[in-house]
Amino acid sequence: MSKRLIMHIDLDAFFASIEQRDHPEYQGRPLVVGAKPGRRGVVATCSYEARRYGVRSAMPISEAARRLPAETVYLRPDINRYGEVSHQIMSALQNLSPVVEKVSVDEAFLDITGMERLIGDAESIGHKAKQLIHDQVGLTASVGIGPNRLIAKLASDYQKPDGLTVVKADQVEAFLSPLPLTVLRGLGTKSAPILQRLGLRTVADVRRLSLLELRRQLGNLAGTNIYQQARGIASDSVNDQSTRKSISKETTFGQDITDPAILRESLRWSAQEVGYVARQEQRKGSLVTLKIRFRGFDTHTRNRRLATPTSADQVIFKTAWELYQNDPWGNQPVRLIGVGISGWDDAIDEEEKQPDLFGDPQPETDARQDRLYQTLDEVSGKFGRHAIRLGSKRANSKAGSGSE
DNA sequence: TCTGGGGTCCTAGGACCC
DNA sequence: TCTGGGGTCCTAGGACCC
Repeated sequence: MSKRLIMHIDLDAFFASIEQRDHPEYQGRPLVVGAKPGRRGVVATCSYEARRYGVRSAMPISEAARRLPAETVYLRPDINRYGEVSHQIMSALQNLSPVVEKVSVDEAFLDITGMERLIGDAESIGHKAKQLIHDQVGLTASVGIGPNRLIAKLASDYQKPDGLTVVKADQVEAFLSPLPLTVLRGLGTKSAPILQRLGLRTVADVRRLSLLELRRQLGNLAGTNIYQQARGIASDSVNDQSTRKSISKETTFGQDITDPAILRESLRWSAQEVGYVARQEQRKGSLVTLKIRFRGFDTHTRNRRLATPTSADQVIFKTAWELYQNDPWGNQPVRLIGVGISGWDDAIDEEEKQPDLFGDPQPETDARQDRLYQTLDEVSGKFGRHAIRLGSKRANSKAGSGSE
């Protein structure tokens, strides 16, 4: 069996750090990226200055605002900008190892097996990664190195920010034992309490349970998984090419909505976004899923399989709207509505992938708008870029993907 | 404290078939 | 007047992660 060496890289307070880097006046101040105070929403990421007040990712913005002082900076996420920085980082990491798995905008696994001969010991490789990132984008990252993904990930969490932790194979048990059991992947708000009610607190405690007992408590699959994780057993493969399986767009309203016309327009808008991304990625899906959330977080999904896979805004929208109308939801106030597609047909036929730019949908995203300008320029060279006035820019109301 | 958005994966029940 | 036993596919819900 080959011994692998896995590195996990986690950018420190990624969104907040980018904002502080780009706005020196924000440095040293509590800063929250996420919803605006007084509105619905949560903290996506906050600076370390804000964390000192107990504020965390996913905390409702109302509570964060209650805890934070007046000088706190609140910003809406600028996903496109963060995405660019992320891309720069991932590219830089490619110089270190060809096997880079991007887990999210601010996290990656690298397979660094065999690199010790080239660079030096694990610590040296970790420093090198941090240096690369700092040189490239001027941000700090926390790095963990271990014999598999679980250990690497927990190691990167061990010292933050700007940390570097190496856990060797013979140190795994000692490293894991004192950690709270909630560090294990898959023990969240429902299953962690099941084990805690049994008096378990640490990973070492979990290790005292038999496989049979863990399976009884958590189910066969989850039980087996936790049993293994508690012993440091986890995947050590790094997958540099993973394709996404669905594309979706959803909107939480500032206030619950009862007017069907608004729901319809929102769904149309979501469908346009989904269709646009699908076409950009040259994908067609045959499963359209409507998602709806009522007051009280009562959430439902409905889906329908199409005879022909699609990436057309109109088809996605019509299907979603029919799914909405098919169910007698009544006049319940709607908190969220959205749509997604999945079920790719894999084979993409080249002729069919033209964007449906000239349907009734208005351009909504900057990217879409740019694309539309670009296309119009191509189509007709005599129109200047500003000669044609297009739909209004989308309101600045899009929340971002959250992570730190 | 009243809970974003974009994802992945698992489970349970029913339909359907042999 | 009892109603097996798989296997597979589909749908909806939900846990979890970043």
